Amino acid sequence: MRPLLHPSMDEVTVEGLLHALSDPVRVAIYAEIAGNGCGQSCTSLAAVREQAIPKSTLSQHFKILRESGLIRGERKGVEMQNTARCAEIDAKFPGLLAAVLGAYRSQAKKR
Amino acid sequence: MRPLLHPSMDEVTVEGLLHALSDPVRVAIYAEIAGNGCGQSCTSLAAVREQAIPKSTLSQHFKILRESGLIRGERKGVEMQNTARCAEIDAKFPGLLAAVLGAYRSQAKKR
DNA sequence: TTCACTAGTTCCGAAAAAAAGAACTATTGA
DNA sequence: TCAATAGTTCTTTTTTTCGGAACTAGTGAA
Repeated sequence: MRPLLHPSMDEVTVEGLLHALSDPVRVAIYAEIAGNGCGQSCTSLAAVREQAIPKSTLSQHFKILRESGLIRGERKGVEMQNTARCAEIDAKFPGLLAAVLGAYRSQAKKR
Repeated sequence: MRPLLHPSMDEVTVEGLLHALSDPVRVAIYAEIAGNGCGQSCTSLAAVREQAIPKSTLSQHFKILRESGLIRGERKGVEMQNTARCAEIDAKFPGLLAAVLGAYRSQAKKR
């Protein structure tokens, strides 16, 4: 099992971030990880597993989130701890994540 | 030739917008159409044609931008006039487009 | 009119990306 | 050492995207 890949901030692109967040499952995951006000909470795959998405697919989604730079994943015993890299990204693209999360949450509320 | 499709604002989703903007060619096109401060300038396919992208591909890109709700396309004689639907989208998702365009432009500057 | 020209769309096959089942790996705790 | 759990990787299938070729629509001559 090869170690997880995390880009440095200068490898992070707007396109990559938007692509990672352009999938309904992935924004939902990211919104949960980022928590309120971009604080750093953590989640495992199980946390999203209500929706009956195969775990291989979920694993790929997490990979895309990691490799876009949005989250950092660390093995914590048998499970995974994911934290949002909000501060770093906000330093590079101020306001971007807040705007996306705000829009996503306002939309999610209306359903 | 079937008429161009434009979603109403309640068909517009965050995911759709992000997907449309997650492609390098499409953000570039959109940034140009949106112009400074989201004013409404116009563009034809030709305006982006420097990059040797086949016109069938460009046509698809414009279609995705239209159908996500980002732009409105109207035939103006022999060519196309595209305008950004900034105001409408900003009413629905305040600050989203400004943040994305801001991030994109700051990134584009550094190359 | 008819013809040529320009701008863009549509069709269709090829290439690339995403989804998901099955097998595998790593860690923990009997 | 063995079973259980969480997640990854492999491989096949399905979906999207790309791009060439043919088509359409509008314009401006002859």
